[in-house]
Amino acid sequence: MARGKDGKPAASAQKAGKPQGEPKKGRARAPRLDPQLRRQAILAAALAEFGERGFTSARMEDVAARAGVAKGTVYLYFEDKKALFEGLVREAIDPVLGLMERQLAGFPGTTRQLLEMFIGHVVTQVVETPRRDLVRLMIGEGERFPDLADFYFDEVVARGLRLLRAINERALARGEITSDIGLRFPQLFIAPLLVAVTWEGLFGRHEPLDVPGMLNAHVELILRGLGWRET
Amino acid sequence: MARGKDGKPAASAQKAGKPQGEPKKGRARAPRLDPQLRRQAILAAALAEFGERGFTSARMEDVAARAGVAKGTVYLYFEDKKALFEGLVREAIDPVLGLMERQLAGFPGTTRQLLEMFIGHVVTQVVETPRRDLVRLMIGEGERFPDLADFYFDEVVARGLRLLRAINERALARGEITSDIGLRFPQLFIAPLLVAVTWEGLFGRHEPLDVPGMLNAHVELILRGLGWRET
DNA sequence: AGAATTTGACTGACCAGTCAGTCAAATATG
DNA sequence: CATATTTGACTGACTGGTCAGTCAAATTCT
Repeated sequence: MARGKDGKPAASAQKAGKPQGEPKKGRARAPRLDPQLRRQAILAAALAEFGERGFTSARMEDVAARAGVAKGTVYLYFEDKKALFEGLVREAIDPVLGLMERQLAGFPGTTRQLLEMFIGHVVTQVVETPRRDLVRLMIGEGERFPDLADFYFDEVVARGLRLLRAINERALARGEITSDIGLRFPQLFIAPLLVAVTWEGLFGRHEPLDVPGMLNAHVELILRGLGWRET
Repeated sequence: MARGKDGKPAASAQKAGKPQGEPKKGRARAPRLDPQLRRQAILAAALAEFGERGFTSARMEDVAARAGVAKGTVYLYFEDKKALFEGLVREAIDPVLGLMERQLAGFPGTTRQLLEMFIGHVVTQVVETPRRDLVRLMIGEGERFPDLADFYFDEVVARGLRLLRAINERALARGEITSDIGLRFPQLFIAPLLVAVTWEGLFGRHEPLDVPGMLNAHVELILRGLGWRET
């Protein structure tokens, strides 16, 4: 049966079948665990494995081993490899954006403070965690999984753009900036994040990058570029 | 033997090996071709295939078919899959950067004109061509091929950073800008290019992106942010 | 003819996903 | 409380399929 999507492990629905070999030599059996916790363990393992090897090259058996279970167990929690990736994105990204959306509503401070706070979030919640790899994964392999890209667009990109446009409108309304570039091309705001999640793994050995420094410089640059003036 | 790296197809140096089945009907259909041209054809096919499926998922047999040869032939020109990818990067990127480096030396116009010219190059020579996929490929799979990442850093990234820093110094010397942010974080200049090479394939269907428009807005934004004033 | 080049069947390794069987915990019964 | 029974999470050998890389035979060129 194998539910996948999100339920707990489906009830076993095996038919009787024929007998088979003798008792296996087997290794330690994983103790039964709260389904929620097991699910979390598998997701964490998957994030690590996918991050290290990429979606295509990651082996389900390694994900299982890392989660401390056998391969078959993973399939009790997720339909297939793709569903596992999807679960990953859903679980890992939502909290970050959700938090920022809630913080924007009714934020009292200046746009500069707002942006600096968000940068801080993104650095500690994404760039400096394994979640960083999710972005890299989407860039590298998303195109071959259109429904995954669609899902990512809805859950992450569209929400992110909405958030950025809202910030821009707020800043314009408060008279803090004068340009509408950020409204037309909110992508320019997050572009350096792609550099941030990418650089260390690829080129850090040759030329380390001060990510928070770069992102602060970026805020400075765009605010001035947009015609910033203190209110 | 299989030379790979760059030579022409190596002289056949197969060892004797053991006997095998009965006489096969095999044929050698592809017209003998100038090794240079054949090499080009294989590289072009590889770029297309790698771009569409990613390095890991691309099949050597498809590369061969696309180049109009049999699988074995590819191995006469490239040691293995990785060498093929490396050849790709070396061949495709160098001309673009080389051109820009030569144009910078002794450029008479303003920095704004210089940047706009470079943006134009990058759009027509990279973003709007299959070369775009090389960037995506490096982001997505480069981490698993450290020697490739090293090669890419030397050939592309370091050169690009050098170029950008030179542009910044020139602008500062000419009194066109006042900030040194571009010197400290030249990555901020190319960040939107990552968005540009990424967006269409992943999200174009949901929200098309006016790439030249965005890049022009970017130039505008950073020039103003850096304290631009006409000289 | 003889050398250079191309071919594609073949090998060996790898891996996603399956499913018959196992066993520890939960529940029912004495 | 102790013992029998049931449940379903967990296991891992196995299947079916894929694909990088090889090489003897076929073809083309000089």
